[in-house]
Amino acid sequence: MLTRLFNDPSLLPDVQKYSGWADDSDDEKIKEDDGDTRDNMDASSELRGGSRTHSEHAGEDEDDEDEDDGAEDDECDGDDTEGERPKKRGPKKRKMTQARIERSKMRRIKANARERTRMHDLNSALDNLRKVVPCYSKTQKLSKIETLRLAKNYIWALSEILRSGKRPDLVSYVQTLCKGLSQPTTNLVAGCLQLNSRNFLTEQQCPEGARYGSGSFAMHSYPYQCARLSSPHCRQGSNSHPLGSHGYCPAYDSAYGGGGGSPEYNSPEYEGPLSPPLCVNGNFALKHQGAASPDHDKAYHYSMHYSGLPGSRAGGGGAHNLVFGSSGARGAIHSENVLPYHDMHLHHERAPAYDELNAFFHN
DNA sequence: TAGGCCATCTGGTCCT
DNA sequence: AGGACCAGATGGCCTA
Repeated sequence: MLTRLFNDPSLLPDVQKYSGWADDSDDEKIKEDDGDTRDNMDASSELRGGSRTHSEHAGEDEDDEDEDDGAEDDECDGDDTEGERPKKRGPKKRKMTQARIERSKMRRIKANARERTRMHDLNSALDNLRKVVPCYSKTQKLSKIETLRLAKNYIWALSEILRSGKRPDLVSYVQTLCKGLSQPTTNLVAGCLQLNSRNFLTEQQCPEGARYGSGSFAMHSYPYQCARLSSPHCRQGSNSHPLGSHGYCPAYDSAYGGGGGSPEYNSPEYEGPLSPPLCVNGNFALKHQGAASPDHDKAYHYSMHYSGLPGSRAGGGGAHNLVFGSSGARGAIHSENVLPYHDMHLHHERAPAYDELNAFFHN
């Protein structure tokens, strides 16, 4: 554990601090280093008087002093006068020698470093999660809680697809994804998924929207952008999308041959592989699709996937898509969405992928 | 300026 | 005993 600590470059200042402590450097040096290494934090918080006082006189007493200053161990406020006053209950409190204070500080600092590392690990895992849920953006990161909520909804949505073996319509899909999300996140997700959030909200408020669907997922045809579709390869090409900046969907372009890049929608790049390619059929498979692969379009139509190798896909590369097949529900979408839908729809008609998927499901 | 989000510190508890 | 995990506290940053 400590080894990991020392191997972590982000903790280098702490490591240096530790080395200083290892040779019994004085408190002044410690405090100096402390202040330098703490980003935006109260430099003295680690050695704060209040909390230190508390710990020094409470929990740390038991494990702190195990050796030679036994005489001091017996010293507790008033404890030394056995006959005169009733003995205090509870653990005996030990006098804090300088050595014990030093060790206590050392232990606390090490614990802090571990905790920092732990939280960094947690955050990086969360970052990875951000990249595999829909609407990944480096610049506009989802908050932690929103990431978890969206991930939960996403898993649920995919499970529903697996369970039903049916294509969901985009509206239902977005509604599912956005369940419990904040308004800004809902807008973001809806925008990422090519659905004007206003329309989406209208759908949400109007149960009639459900008439386009059957159950939680109806049969519609919308491609939607999933995580990391904002990668540069998705911005290649020249087609300008009729949707606004929020509505621009690299998935659409890359999947349907356009690859147009709305300059307003220059989402940050996705860098590098993160997790195994995920297919809608639930299998994790490494996909290295050649640019001219005949299965290319098919894969876009019914698989949620991305290549771990940037640029390994024609017109796209690292993005991962899930594109549903076609059917009605146009009425639920406002005019600004009609065109892209139309294009997608037509495109989808050329791709029998979903039938194959259904065949797979019904085997 | 309030509120949301975040990083960090801290002490307690549990586990190995 | 030491580490992992957790939750509360605190303060900074950002945005509406």
